[in-house]
Amino acid sequence: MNKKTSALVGFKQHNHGVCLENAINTAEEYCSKNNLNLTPIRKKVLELLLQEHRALGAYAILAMLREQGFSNQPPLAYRALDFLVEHGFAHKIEKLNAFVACSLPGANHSPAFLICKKCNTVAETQTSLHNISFNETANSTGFQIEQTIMEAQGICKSCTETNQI
Amino acid sequence: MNKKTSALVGFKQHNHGVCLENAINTAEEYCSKNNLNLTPIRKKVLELLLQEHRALGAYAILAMLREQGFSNQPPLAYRALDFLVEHGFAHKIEKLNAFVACSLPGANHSPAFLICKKCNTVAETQTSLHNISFNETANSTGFQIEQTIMEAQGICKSCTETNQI
DNA sequence: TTTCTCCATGTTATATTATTACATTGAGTG
DNA sequence: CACTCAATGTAATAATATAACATGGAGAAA
Repeated sequence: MNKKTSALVGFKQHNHGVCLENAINTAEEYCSKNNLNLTPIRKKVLELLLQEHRALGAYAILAMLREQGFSNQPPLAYRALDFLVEHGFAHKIEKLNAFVACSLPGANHSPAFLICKKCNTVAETQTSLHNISFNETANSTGFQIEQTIMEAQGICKSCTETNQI
Repeated sequence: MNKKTSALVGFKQHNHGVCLENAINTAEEYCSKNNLNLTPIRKKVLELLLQEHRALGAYAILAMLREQGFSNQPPLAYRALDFLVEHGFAHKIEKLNAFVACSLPGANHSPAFLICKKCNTVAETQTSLHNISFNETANSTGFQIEQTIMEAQGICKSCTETNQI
């Protein structure tokens, strides 16, 4: 894991096993501190998202859950995802109607996402600057922002390069 | 229509009839110049979006088309919307799975939207600043942005005020 | 004119995403 | 013990979107 250029995650090499373990541990600690119930289903869904490291649709998750012996009804997946999104462990990518694990859990953040059209990888970035000016524009007109969605679609470096070969 | 503070449209008072007529005229001119076919269905859908001045789902539009004597099959609405979005006459609001007329047609722009949770009005703004920094972040990692989605949900001025009364 | 081509539309069917509603379970509490 | 409440189980259905193929009609090519 490269800590120095930490704004961007997802198109970088990293030790995936460690990454997953860290994230799960962080989530468990956060939940026990905040009196949240990281039940087996919720934990499993978070693990699945962390393992895939790309956006997964609710029904893709549901299928994986079924393979793990869980029931096959949509609410199973949606409820777990709702929990994860509500508490910041995952995000919904609106453009894809799909979900990704949060790369920067715990922080009270307004993430932005880079979605590669080719490999479908989703990278999460922070939005400090953009949001400030967006918020200013909004606030100057009396609009009170509660949630901001920022998603960019395009081609990631790796896909651009492999395409040129 | 207030031209001075032109960055934001949608939570302002304006002469709606004129606004609609202008937008339709602009679209017609643009289409004839660019050899595009603004067919009756496409024009009607654009008119519906302009009239409502808020985000409409494809099936809401479909219902309105039916009332106007058109057929009732989903592709009817989706095709017209695809055309309008592709050529910049309308935008899809991903968060709502719904569509709005473009407030600034013709411009080759990256819009941002303010979505009021209460009255469901959608205001379109320009994104100059935000996008620059977002693009820089992306480009510095080799990601090539093709399309950017920016949507903020919250409460508009008018709804905040009426709520306080 | 006739045929060809292409775009737009008509139509049927189905895929994908998401929610509602109600039943059941099980841990912790009074 | 029985009450409560959150979580899960389950069935049904709503809402959004697309695939696939047929039809029609305008303009170009023959």
